[in-house]
Amino acid sequence: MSKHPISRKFFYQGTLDLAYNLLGKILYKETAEGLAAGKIVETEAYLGIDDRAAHSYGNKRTKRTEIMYGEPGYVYTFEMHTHCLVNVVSELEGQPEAVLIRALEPITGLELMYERRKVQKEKELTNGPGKLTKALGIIKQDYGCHFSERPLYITEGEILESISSGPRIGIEKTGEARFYPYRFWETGNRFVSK
DNA sequence: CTGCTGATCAGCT
DNA sequence: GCTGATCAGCAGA
Repeated sequence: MSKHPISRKFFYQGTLDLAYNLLGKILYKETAEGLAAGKIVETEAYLGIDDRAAHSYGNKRTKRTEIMYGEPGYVYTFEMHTHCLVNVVSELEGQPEAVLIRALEPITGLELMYERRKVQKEKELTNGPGKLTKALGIIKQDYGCHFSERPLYITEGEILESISSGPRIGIEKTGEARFYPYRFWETGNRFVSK
């Protein structure tokens, strides 16, 4: 298990493959307060212009989705309901697809996470997309960074024994898209959001 | 400028 | 399981 960021080459694979292969990797965030990191245990794929649940559905190119059209591996953050969510841009330039990181298993900087989250239970630290960003100190200003460079980066992690898949969460109003099995998680991991 | 819509969370029942 | 918080981004005028 190396501690330096993963190669940029890693991100050049299909969105569904990337969502699957990100599981087990370690996500790091360096801030002035210290280092925090967790193993990725849950992801969701958003497949661009034909996926009604994606921000880029219908080829909607705006200031917010612009980053999704770029090279893979860039950080796409956005805010909703006062929470910040973090995505990994995937696919080649011109194809606006991304993978949402939904849950982590805390590994490094637990003390910092408890301080930021103000909760008692370890499970509550990172078992949701808005929770893990707060625990690691990921903010919308990380938009446009790259996951192979500090301060927000991914490293090799562990090989997982079993991975499950199923429908995505929180997109009930998007017609057929709500049924697509584009959510992946480590089978049985207690930090998975549902 | 105005109004609407969430890829969520916490707290209550 | 249900509801409200609370605001950026976008569409329409």
